[in-house]
Amino acid sequence: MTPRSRWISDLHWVRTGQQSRSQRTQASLLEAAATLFGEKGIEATSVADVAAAAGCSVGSVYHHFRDKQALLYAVFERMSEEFRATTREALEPRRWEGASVADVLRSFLEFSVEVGRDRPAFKRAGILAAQGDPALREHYAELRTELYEGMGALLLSRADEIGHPDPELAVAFVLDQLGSMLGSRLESDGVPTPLANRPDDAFVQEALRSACAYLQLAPPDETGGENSMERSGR
Amino acid sequence: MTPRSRWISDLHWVRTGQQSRSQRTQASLLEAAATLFGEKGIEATSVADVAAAAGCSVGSVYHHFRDKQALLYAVFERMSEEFRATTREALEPRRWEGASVADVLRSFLEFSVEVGRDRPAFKRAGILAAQGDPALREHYAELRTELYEGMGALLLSRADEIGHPDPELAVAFVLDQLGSMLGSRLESDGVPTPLANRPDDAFVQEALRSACAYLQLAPPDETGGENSMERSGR
DNA sequence: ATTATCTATAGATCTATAGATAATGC
DNA sequence: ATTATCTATAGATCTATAGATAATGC
Repeated sequence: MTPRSRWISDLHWVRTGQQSRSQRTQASLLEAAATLFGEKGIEATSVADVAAAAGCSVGSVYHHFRDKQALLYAVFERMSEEFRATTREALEPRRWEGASVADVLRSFLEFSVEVGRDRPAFKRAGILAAQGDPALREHYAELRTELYEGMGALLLSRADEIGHPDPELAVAFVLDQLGSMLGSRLESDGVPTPLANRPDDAFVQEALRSACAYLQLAPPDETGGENSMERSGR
Repeated sequence: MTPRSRWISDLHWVRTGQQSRSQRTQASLLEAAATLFGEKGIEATSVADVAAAAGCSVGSVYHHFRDKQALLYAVFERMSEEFRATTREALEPRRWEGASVADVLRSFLEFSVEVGRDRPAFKRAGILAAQGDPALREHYAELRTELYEGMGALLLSRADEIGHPDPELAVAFVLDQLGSMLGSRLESDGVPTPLANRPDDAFVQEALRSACAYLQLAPPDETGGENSMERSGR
Protein backbone atom coordinates (compact mmCIF):
# COMPACT_ATOMS: atom_id res chain seq x y z
CA MET A 1 0.00 0.00 0.00
CA THR A 2 1.22 3.46 -0.78
CA PRO A 3 1.26 5.97 2.08
CA ARG A 4 -0.93 8.26 0.03
CA SER A 5 -3.73 8.39 2.56
CA ARG A 6 -1.68 8.78 5.71
CA TRP A 7 -2.83 12.37 6.12
CA ILE A 8 -6.37 11.22 6.29
CA SER A 9 -6.38 7.55 7.17
CA ASP A 10 -7.21 8.16 10.82
CA LEU A 11 -10.18 10.38 10.12
CA HIS A 12 -12.76 7.69 9.46
CA TRP A 13 -15.34 9.87 7.82
CA VAL A 14 -16.78 7.15 5.74
CA ARG A 15 -18.69 4.32 7.28
CA THR A 16 -17.86 1.55 4.85
CA GLY A 17 -20.94 -0.54 4.40
CA GLN A 18 -21.07 -4.29 4.79
CA GLN A 19 -23.98 -4.90 2.51
CA SER A 20 -23.74 -4.59 -1.25
CA ARG A 21 -26.81 -2.38 -1.18
CA SER A 22 -24.96 -0.05 1.14
CA GLN A 23 -21.98 0.23 -1.16
CA ARG A 24 -24.20 1.07 -4.10
CA THR A 25 -25.88 3.84 -2.13
CA GLN A 26 -22.54 5.19 -1.00
CA ALA A 27 -21.20 5.24 -4.53
CA SER A 28 -24.23 7.08 -5.87
CA LEU A 29 -24.03 9.56 -3.00
CA LEU A 30 -20.40 10.31 -3.83
CA GLU A 31 -21.21 10.70 -7.50
CA ALA A 32 -24.19 12.97 -6.81
CA ALA A 33 -22.25 15.07 -4.32
CA ALA A 34 -19.29 15.51 -6.66
CA THR A 35 -21.55 16.60 -9.50
CA LEU A 36 -23.65 19.01 -7.47
CA PHE A 37 -20.74 20.50 -5.53
CA GLY A 38 -18.91 21.07 -8.79
CA GLU A 39 -21.86 22.54 -10.64
CA LYS A 40 -23.60 24.67 -8.02
CA GLY A 41 -20.90 25.14 -5.43
CA ILE A 42 -20.62 23.52 -2.06
CA GLU A 43 -22.65 25.88 0.08
CA ALA A 44 -25.36 26.19 -2.53
CA THR A 45 -25.82 22.41 -2.45
CA SER A 46 -27.88 21.14 0.47
CA VAL A 47 -27.67 17.66 1.87
CA ALA A 48 -31.25 17.21 0.72
CA ASP A 49 -30.15 18.04 -2.83
CA VAL A 50 -27.48 15.37 -2.69
CA ALA A 51 -29.89 12.81 -1.29
CA ALA A 52 -32.45 13.56 -3.99
CA ALA A 53 -29.88 13.32 -6.78
CA ALA A 54 -28.64 10.02 -5.36
CA GLY A 55 -32.16 8.72 -5.00
CA CYS A 56 -32.15 8.19 -1.26
CA SER A 57 -33.20 10.01 1.89
CA VAL A 58 -31.41 12.57 3.99
CA GLY A 59 -31.15 10.06 6.80
CA SER A 60 -29.22 7.73 4.53
CA VAL A 61 -26.66 10.41 3.81
CA TYR A 62 -25.95 10.72 7.50
CA HIS A 63 -25.81 6.99 7.90
CA HIS A 64 -22.88 6.90 5.46
CA PHE A 65 -21.19 10.18 6.24
CA ARG A 66 -20.74 11.85 9.59
CA ASP A 67 -21.70 15.25 8.24
CA LYS A 68 -21.67 17.37 5.11
CA GLN A 69 -17.97 18.05 5.47
CA ALA A 70 -17.23 14.33 5.54
CA LEU A 71 -19.05 13.99 2.25
CA LEU A 72 -16.96 16.80 0.83
CA TYR A 73 -13.76 15.23 2.12
CA ALA A 74 -14.66 11.94 0.52
CA VAL A 75 -15.23 13.64 -2.82
CA PHE A 76 -11.91 15.41 -2.46
CA GLU A 77 -10.08 12.27 -1.51
CA ARG A 78 -11.31 10.46 -4.57
CA MET A 79 -10.17 13.28 -6.82
CA SER A 80 -6.91 13.38 -4.96
CA GLU A 81 -6.26 9.69 -5.45
CA GLU A 82 -7.02 9.85 -9.16
CA PHE A 83 -4.85 12.92 -9.55
CA ARG A 84 -1.92 11.33 -7.79
CA ALA A 85 -2.22 8.01 -9.62
CA THR A 86 -2.32 9.85 -12.94
CA THR A 87 0.70 11.94 -12.00
CA ARG A 88 2.73 8.89 -11.02
CA GLU A 89 1.81 7.01 -14.11
CA ALA A 90 2.67 10.02 -16.25
CA LEU A 91 6.04 10.51 -14.57
CA GLU A 92 7.10 6.87 -14.86
CA PRO A 93 10.71 7.26 -16.09
CA ARG A 94 10.60 4.39 -18.56
CA ARG A 95 7.76 6.09 -20.40
CA TRP A 96 10.06 8.92 -21.43
CA GLU A 97 13.14 7.06 -22.55
CA GLY A 98 14.40 8.60 -25.77
CA ALA A 99 11.93 11.52 -25.65
CA SER A 100 13.15 15.04 -26.34
CA VAL A 101 12.03 18.11 -24.40
CA ALA A 102 9.65 18.91 -27.23
CA ASP A 103 8.26 15.37 -27.12
CA VAL A 104 7.62 15.64 -23.41
CA LEU A 105 5.93 19.03 -23.73
CA ARG A 106 3.76 17.95 -26.64
CA SER A 107 2.62 14.84 -24.81
CA PHE A 108 1.93 16.80 -21.67
CA LEU A 109 -0.16 19.33 -23.59
CA GLU A 110 -2.14 16.79 -25.57
CA PHE A 111 -2.80 14.64 -22.55
CA SER A 112 -3.82 17.59 -20.39
CA VAL A 113 -6.24 18.95 -22.95
CA GLU A 114 -7.84 15.55 -23.38
CA VAL A 115 -8.02 14.55 -19.74
CA GLY A 116 -9.06 18.02 -18.65
CA ARG A 117 -12.39 17.64 -20.41
CA ASP A 118 -13.27 14.52 -18.49
CA ARG A 119 -15.70 14.94 -15.61
CA PRO A 120 -15.14 18.68 -15.17
CA ALA A 121 -17.69 19.01 -12.36
CA PHE A 122 -15.91 16.34 -10.35
CA LYS A 123 -12.58 18.13 -10.65
CA ARG A 124 -14.10 21.48 -9.93
CA ALA A 125 -15.63 20.05 -6.77
CA GLY A 126 -12.17 19.03 -5.61
CA ILE A 127 -10.75 22.46 -6.34
CA LEU A 128 -13.63 24.19 -4.57
CA ALA A 129 -13.12 21.92 -1.58
CA ALA A 130 -9.43 22.82 -1.48
CA GLN A 131 -10.22 26.51 -1.67
CA GLY A 132 -12.49 26.39 1.34
CA ASP A 133 -10.63 24.09 3.72
CA PRO A 134 -7.03 24.65 4.89
CA ALA A 135 -6.27 20.95 5.35
CA LEU A 136 -7.51 20.12 1.88
CA ARG A 137 -5.73 23.11 0.41
CA GLU A 138 -2.45 21.87 1.78
CA HIS A 139 -3.00 18.42 0.38
CA TYR A 140 -3.94 19.86 -2.98
CA ALA A 141 -0.74 21.89 -2.89
CA GLU A 142 1.22 18.68 -2.36
CA LEU A 143 -0.43 17.07 -5.35
CA ARG A 144 0.44 19.99 -7.59
CA THR A 145 3.96 20.17 -6.25
CA GLU A 146 4.52 16.50 -7.01
CA LEU A 147 3.37 16.99 -10.57
CA TYR A 148 5.36 20.14 -11.19
CA GLU A 149 8.53 18.94 -9.54
CA GLY A 150 8.37 15.66 -11.41
CA MET A 151 7.82 17.40 -14.72
CA GLY A 152 10.59 19.85 -13.87
CA ALA A 153 13.05 17.05 -13.16
CA LEU A 154 12.05 15.27 -16.34
CA LEU A 155 12.76 18.37 -18.40
CA LEU A 156 15.91 19.38 -16.54
CA SER A 157 17.43 15.97 -17.15
CA ARG A 158 17.38 17.10 -20.80
CA ALA A 159 18.95 20.48 -20.07
CA ASP A 160 21.54 19.99 -22.80
CA GLU A 161 18.77 20.57 -25.33
CA ILE A 162 17.90 23.90 -23.74
CA GLY A 163 19.56 27.03 -25.07
CA HIS A 164 18.05 29.39 -22.49
CA PRO A 165 20.86 30.69 -20.24
CA ASP A 166 19.09 29.62 -17.01
CA PRO A 167 17.51 26.21 -17.68
CA GLU A 168 16.09 25.83 -14.19
CA LEU A 169 14.26 29.14 -14.37
CA ALA A 170 13.24 28.44 -17.94
CA VAL A 171 11.73 25.06 -17.07
CA ALA A 172 9.80 26.52 -14.15
CA PHE A 173 8.55 29.27 -16.39
CA VAL A 174 7.40 26.93 -19.13
CA LEU A 175 5.55 24.71 -16.67
CA ASP A 176 3.87 27.71 -15.10
CA GLN A 177 2.97 28.99 -18.54
CA LEU A 178 1.48 25.78 -19.85
CA GLY A 179 -0.26 25.04 -16.55
CA SER A 180 -1.81 28.50 -16.42
CA MET A 181 -3.01 28.37 -19.99
CA LEU A 182 -4.46 24.89 -19.60
CA GLY A 183 -6.16 25.92 -16.39
CA SER A 184 -7.77 29.02 -17.80
CA ARG A 185 -8.71 27.20 -21.00
CA LEU A 186 -10.46 24.41 -19.12
CA GLU A 187 -12.10 26.50 -16.43
CA SER A 188 -13.35 29.25 -18.69
CA ASP A 189 -17.10 28.69 -18.69
CA GLY A 190 -18.49 31.61 -20.59
CA VAL A 191 -15.61 33.87 -19.66
CA PRO A 192 -14.00 34.70 -22.99
CA THR A 193 -10.29 34.31 -23.49
CA PRO A 194 -8.56 35.34 -26.69
CA LEU A 195 -7.98 31.71 -27.64
CA ALA A 196 -11.29 30.27 -26.47
CA ASN A 197 -12.73 29.85 -29.96
CA ARG A 198 -9.64 28.22 -31.45
CA PRO A 199 -9.59 24.44 -31.66
CA ASP A 200 -7.54 22.35 -29.30
CA ASP A 201 -4.94 21.31 -31.84
CA ALA A 202 -4.20 24.90 -32.78
CA PHE A 203 -3.79 25.68 -29.10
CA VAL A 204 -1.43 22.74 -28.59
CA GLN A 205 0.60 23.67 -31.63
CA GLU A 206 1.05 27.29 -30.67
CA ALA A 207 1.78 26.49 -27.04
CA LEU A 208 4.46 24.09 -28.16
CA ARG A 209 5.87 26.57 -30.63
CA SER A 210 6.01 29.17 -27.88
CA ALA A 211 7.73 26.87 -25.40
CA CYS A 212 10.31 25.73 -27.95
CA ALA A 213 11.11 29.28 -29.02
CA TYR A 214 11.47 30.42 -25.43
CA LEU A 215 13.62 27.48 -24.33
CA GLN A 216 15.74 27.84 -27.47
CA LEU A 217 15.65 24.12 -28.08
CA ALA A 218 18.42 22.60 -30.12
CA PRO A 219 17.15 20.92 -33.31
CA PRO A 220 16.27 17.28 -32.61
CA ASP A 221 18.82 16.01 -35.15
CA GLU A 222 22.14 17.46 -34.04
CA THR A 223 22.22 16.18 -30.45
CA GLY A 224 25.68 17.29 -29.54
CA GLY A 225 28.23 19.61 -28.07
CA GLU A 226 27.88 23.33 -28.51
CA ASN A 227 24.80 25.05 -27.17
CA SER A 228 24.92 28.06 -29.43
CA MET A 229 22.79 31.05 -28.52
CA GLU A 230 20.95 30.71 -31.79
CA ARG A 231 17.80 28.66 -31.55
CA SER A 232 15.93 26.78 -34.17
CA GLY A 233 12.33 26.81 -33.01
CA ARG A 234 9.84 25.20 -35.36
CA MET B 1 -22.03 60.50 -19.49
CA THR B 2 -20.71 57.28 -20.91
CA PRO B 3 -23.28 54.57 -21.67
CA ARG B 4 -21.39 52.21 -19.38
CA SER B 5 -24.30 51.58 -17.07
CA ARG B 6 -27.04 51.13 -19.60
CA TRP B 7 -27.25 47.42 -18.86
CA ILE B 8 -28.06 48.18 -15.31
CA SER B 9 -29.27 51.77 -15.12
CA ASP B 10 -32.92 50.79 -14.90
CA LEU B 11 -32.46 48.34 -12.07
CA HIS B 12 -32.45 50.86 -9.21
CA TRP B 13 -31.01 48.56 -6.59
CA VAL B 14 -29.41 51.29 -4.66
CA ARG B 15 -31.45 53.80 -2.78
CA THR B 16 -29.17 56.79 -3.03
CA GLY B 17 -29.34 58.61 0.23
CA GLN B 18 -30.09 62.28 0.58
CA GLN B 19 -28.30 62.83 3.83
CA SER B 20 -24.53 62.85 4.12
CA ARG B 21 -24.82 60.38 6.97
CA SER B 22 -26.62 58.04 4.64
CA GLN B 23 -23.91 58.22 2.01
CA ARG B 24 -21.23 57.43 4.57
CA THR B 25 -23.15 54.36 5.72
CA GLN B 26 -23.70 53.24 2.16
CA ALA B 27 -20.02 53.59 1.35
CA SER B 28 -18.95 51.60 4.39
CA LEU B 29 -21.53 48.92 3.58
CA LEU B 30 -20.15 48.58 0.06
CA GLU B 31 -16.61 48.42 1.35
CA ALA B 32 -17.47 45.83 4.00
CA ALA B 33 -19.48 43.72 1.56
CA ALA B 34 -16.72 43.75 -1.06
CA THR B 35 -14.13 42.69 1.50
CA LEU B 36 -16.20 39.94 3.08
CA PHE B 37 -17.58 38.57 -0.20
CA GLY B 38 -14.07 38.42 -1.58
CA GLU B 39 -12.52 36.84 1.50
CA LYS B 40 -15.14 34.37 2.65
CA GLY B 41 -17.26 33.95 -0.43
CA ILE B 42 -20.71 35.33 -1.05
CA GLU B 43 -22.87 32.60 0.46
CA ALA B 44 -20.65 32.26 3.49
CA THR B 45 -21.13 35.96 4.22
CA SER B 46 -24.40 36.81 5.94
CA VAL B 47 -26.09 40.17 5.81
CA ALA B 48 -25.48 40.38 9.54
CA ASP B 49 -21.74 39.94 8.90
CA VAL B 50 -21.75 42.83 6.47
CA ALA B 51 -23.72 45.02 8.85
CA ALA B 52 -21.34 44.27 11.71
CA ALA B 53 -18.25 44.95 9.57
CA ALA B 54 -19.75 48.22 8.41
CA GLY B 55 -20.74 49.17 11.97
CA CYS B 56 -24.44 49.38 11.46
CA SER B 57 -27.53 47.23 11.87
CA VAL B 58 -29.15 44.70 9.60
CA GLY B 59 -32.13 47.00 9.17
CA SER B 60 -29.84 49.66 7.77
CA VAL B 61 -28.53 47.31 5.13
CA TYR B 62 -32.05 46.75 3.88
CA HIS B 63 -32.76 50.45 3.97
CA HIS B 64 -29.97 51.00 1.44
CA PHE B 65 -30.20 47.82 -0.62
CA ARG B 66 -33.30 45.97 -1.67
CA ASP B 67 -31.79 42.60 -0.80
CA LYS B 68 -28.51 40.75 -0.55
CA GLN B 69 -28.28 40.38 -4.29
CA ALA B 70 -28.60 44.13 -4.74
CA LEU B 71 -25.63 44.57 -2.44
CA LEU B 72 -23.68 42.10 -4.53
CA TYR B 73 -24.67 43.84 -7.75
CA ALA B 74 -23.51 47.17 -6.35
CA VAL B 75 -20.14 45.68 -5.45
CA PHE B 76 -19.87 44.21 -8.92
CA GLU B 77 -20.86 47.43 -10.61
CA ARG B 78 -18.18 49.35 -8.80
CA MET B 79 -15.53 46.82 -9.84
CA SER B 80 -16.93 46.88 -13.33
CA GLU B 81 -16.69 50.66 -13.59
CA GLU B 82 -13.13 50.72 -12.35
CA PHE B 83 -12.17 47.91 -14.69
CA ARG B 84 -13.65 49.62 -17.69
CA ALA B 85 -12.20 53.03 -16.84
CA THR B 86 -8.76 51.47 -16.44
CA THR B 87 -9.09 49.60 -19.71
CA ARG B 88 -10.08 52.72 -21.62
CA GLU B 89 -7.32 54.77 -20.10
CA ALA B 90 -4.82 52.03 -20.90
CA LEU B 91 -5.98 51.73 -24.51
CA GLU B 92 -5.88 55.47 -25.19
CA PRO B 93 -4.15 55.51 -28.62
CA ARG B 94 -1.99 58.56 -27.95
CA ARG B 95 -0.40 56.74 -25.02
CA TRP B 96 1.20 54.23 -27.36
CA GLU B 97 2.54 56.46 -30.10
CA GLY B 98 6.03 55.28 -31.00
CA ALA B 99 5.86 52.16 -28.82
CA SER B 100 7.02 48.83 -30.21
CA VAL B 101 5.24 45.53 -29.62
CA ALA B 102 7.78 44.73 -26.93
CA ASP B 103 7.17 48.12 -25.30
CA VAL B 104 3.43 47.48 -25.22
CA LEU B 105 3.85 44.00 -23.78
CA ARG B 106 6.32 45.10 -21.14
CA SER B 107 4.07 47.94 -20.01
CA PHE B 108 1.07 45.65 -19.94
CA LEU B 109 2.91 43.12 -17.80
CA GLU B 110 4.36 45.62 -15.37
CA PHE B 111 1.10 47.45 -14.97
CA SER B 112 -0.91 44.25 -14.50
CA VAL B 113 1.43 42.88 -11.86
CA GLU B 114 1.33 46.13 -9.95
CA VAL B 115 -2.37 46.82 -10.20
CA GLY B 116 -3.28 43.18 -9.63
CA ARG B 117 -2.03 43.37 -6.07
CA ASP B 118 -4.32 46.25 -5.22
CA ARG B 119 -7.46 45.36 -3.25
CA PRO B 120 -7.48 41.68 -4.19
CA ALA B 121 -10.58 40.88 -2.10
CA PHE B 122 -12.55 43.55 -3.93
CA LYS B 123 -11.65 42.10 -7.31
CA ARG B 124 -12.25 38.57 -6.18
CA ALA B 125 -15.71 39.60 -5.02
CA GLY B 126 -16.46 40.84 -8.51
CA ILE B 127 -15.23 37.62 -10.07
CA LEU B 128 -17.22 35.48 -7.64
CA ALA B 129 -20.31 37.56 -8.38
CA ALA B 130 -19.81 36.99 -12.11
CA GLN B 131 -19.41 33.26 -11.59
CA GLY B 132 -22.70 32.93 -9.77
CA ASP B 133 -25.00 35.20 -11.77
CA PRO B 134 -25.61 34.89 -15.52
CA ALA B 135 -26.32 38.60 -16.03
CA LEU B 136 -23.13 39.59 -14.26
CA ARG B 137 -21.14 36.92 -16.04
CA GLU B 138 -22.18 38.34 -19.37
CA HIS B 139 -21.20 41.81 -18.35
CA TYR B 140 -17.87 40.57 -17.06
CA ALA B 141 -17.33 38.84 -20.40
CA GLU B 142 -17.90 42.17 -22.15
CA LEU B 143 -15.32 43.85 -19.96
CA ARG B 144 -12.72 41.23 -20.74
CA THR B 145 -13.54 41.27 -24.42
CA GLU B 146 -13.10 45.02 -24.57
CA LEU B 147 -9.67 44.70 -22.96
CA TYR B 148 -8.50 41.82 -25.10
CA GLU B 149 -9.83 43.18 -28.37
CA GLY B 150 -8.30 46.56 -27.65
CA MET B 151 -4.94 45.05 -26.79
CA GLY B 152 -5.16 42.83 -29.84
CA ALA B 153 -5.82 45.78 -32.15
CA LEU B 154 -2.97 47.70 -30.56
CA LEU B 155 -0.56 44.86 -31.22
CA LEU B 156 -1.89 44.00 -34.67
CA SER B 157 -1.39 47.58 -35.80
CA ARG B 158 2.30 46.76 -35.34
CA ALA B 159 2.09 43.48 -37.25
CA ASP B 160 5.09 44.44 -39.38
CA GLU B 161 7.28 43.78 -36.34
CA ILE B 162 5.90 40.27 -35.96
CA GLY B 163 7.74 37.43 -37.69
CA HIS B 164 5.20 34.76 -36.73
CA PRO B 165 3.50 33.54 -39.93
CA ASP B 166 -0.02 34.17 -38.55
CA PRO B 167 0.10 37.47 -36.65
CA GLU B 168 -3.57 37.41 -35.71
CA LEU B 169 -3.34 33.98 -34.14
CA ALA B 170 -0.02 34.87 -32.56
CA VAL B 171 -1.39 38.02 -30.93
CA ALA B 172 -4.39 36.15 -29.56
CA PHE B 173 -2.09 33.48 -28.22
CA VAL B 174 0.25 35.92 -26.50
CA LEU B 175 -2.64 37.77 -24.86
CA ASP B 176 -4.12 34.49 -23.67
CA GLN B 177 -0.73 33.41 -22.39
CA LEU B 178 0.05 36.58 -20.48
CA GLY B 179 -3.50 36.87 -19.17
CA SER B 180 -3.52 33.29 -17.94
CA MET B 181 -0.16 33.59 -16.23
CA LEU B 182 -1.08 36.87 -14.58
CA GLY B 183 -4.37 35.43 -13.44
CA SER B 184 -2.90 32.31 -11.90
CA ARG B 185 -0.06 34.29 -10.37
CA LEU B 186 -2.40 36.75 -8.69
CA GLU B 187 -5.09 34.31 -7.64
CA SER B 188 -2.76 31.64 -6.31
CA ASP B 189 -3.36 31.79 -2.57
CA GLY B 190 -1.37 28.96 -1.14
CA VAL B 191 -1.69 26.89 -4.30
CA PRO B 192 1.88 26.52 -5.48
CA THR B 193 2.84 27.30 -9.05
CA PRO B 194 6.33 26.71 -10.36
CA LEU B 195 7.02 30.44 -10.50
CA ALA B 196 5.28 31.45 -7.29
CA ASN B 197 8.51 32.02 -5.36
CA ARG B 198 10.22 34.03 -8.08
CA PRO B 199 10.10 37.82 -7.78
CA ASP B 200 7.83 39.89 -9.98
CA ASP B 201 10.60 41.38 -12.08
CA ALA B 202 11.96 37.95 -12.97
CA PHE B 203 8.46 36.92 -13.96
CA VAL B 204 7.99 40.00 -16.12
CA GLN B 205 11.38 39.54 -17.77
CA GLU B 206 10.80 35.89 -18.64
CA ALA B 207 7.24 36.47 -19.81
CA LEU B 208 8.49 39.20 -22.10
CA ARG B 209 11.35 37.06 -23.35
CA SER B 210 8.91 34.27 -24.08
CA ALA B 211 6.46 36.50 -25.93
CA CYS B 212 9.23 38.09 -28.01
CA ALA B 213 10.73 34.74 -28.96
CA TYR B 214 7.33 33.35 -29.92
CA LEU B 215 6.26 36.37 -31.94
CA GLN B 216 9.68 36.47 -33.64
CA LEU B 217 9.91 40.21 -33.17
CA ALA B 218 12.13 42.15 -35.47
CA PRO B 219 14.96 43.95 -33.69
CA PRO B 220 13.81 47.40 -32.54
CA ASP B 221 16.53 49.12 -34.57
CA GLU B 222 16.03 47.96 -38.12
CA THR B 223 12.38 48.97 -38.57
CA GLY B 224 11.98 48.17 -42.19
CA GLY B 225 11.15 46.01 -45.12
CA GLU B 226 11.91 42.35 -45.06
CA ASN B 227 10.32 40.18 -42.39
CA SER B 228 12.85 37.41 -42.40
CA MET B 229 12.00 34.14 -40.71
CA GLU B 230 14.96 34.55 -38.40
CA ARG B 231 14.09 36.21 -35.12
CA SER B 232 16.23 38.16 -32.74
CA GLY B 233 14.54 37.78 -29.36
CA ARG B 234 16.51 39.24 -26.46
C1' DA C 1 -29.78 -10.11 14.81
C1' DT C 2 -27.74 -6.75 12.21
C1' DT C 3 -27.54 -3.29 8.96
C1' DA C 4 -29.67 0.08 5.97
C1' DT C 5 -33.26 3.02 5.00
C1' DC C 6 -37.04 6.23 5.74
C1' DT C 7 -40.07 9.83 8.04
C1' DA C 8 -40.54 13.47 11.02
C1' DT C 9 -38.67 17.03 13.53
C1' DA C 10 -35.65 19.79 16.76
C1' DG C 11 -32.45 23.47 16.69
C1' DA C 12 -29.61 26.66 14.34
C1' DT C 13 -29.01 30.08 10.79
C1' DC C 14 -30.15 33.45 7.73
C1' DT C 15 -33.09 36.70 4.94
C1' DA C 16 -36.18 40.18 5.07
C1' DT C 17 -39.78 43.02 7.32
C1' DA C 18 -42.53 45.70 10.76
C1' DG C 19 -42.61 49.07 13.90
C1' DA C 20 -40.35 52.06 17.17
C1' DT C 21 -36.71 55.56 17.94
C1' DA C 22 -33.31 58.92 16.65
C1' DA C 23 -31.13 62.25 13.64
C1' DT C 24 -31.31 65.55 9.80
C1' DG C 25 -32.36 69.70 7.37
C1' DC C 26 -35.97 72.83 5.77
C1' DA D 1 -41.71 66.49 8.25
C1' DT D 2 -38.58 63.56 6.35
C1' DT D 3 -34.99 60.39 6.35
C1' DA D 4 -32.02 57.08 8.60
C1' DT D 5 -31.27 53.88 12.06
C1' DC D 6 -32.20 50.32 15.45
C1' DT D 7 -34.56 46.28 17.81
C1' DA D 8 -37.22 42.37 17.55
C1' DT D 9 -39.12 38.81 15.06
C1' DA D 10 -41.67 36.08 11.41
C1' DG D 11 -40.81 32.74 7.97
C1' DA D 12 -37.81 30.04 5.23
C1' DT D 13 -33.89 27.00 4.87
C1' DC D 14 -30.70 23.78 6.15
C1' DT D 15 -28.07 20.53 9.18
C1' DA D 16 -28.28 16.78 11.94
C1' DT D 17 -30.71 13.43 14.95
C1' DA D 18 -34.23 10.23 16.94
C1' DG D 19 -37.04 6.62 16.32
C1' DA D 20 -39.68 3.63 13.36
C1' DT D 21 -39.64 0.46 9.35
C1' DA D 22 -37.62 -2.48 5.91
C1' DA D 23 -34.02 -5.34 3.92
C1' DT D 24 -30.00 -8.35 4.38
C1' DG D 25 -27.39 -12.36 5.40
C1' DC D 26 -26.02 -15.69 8.93
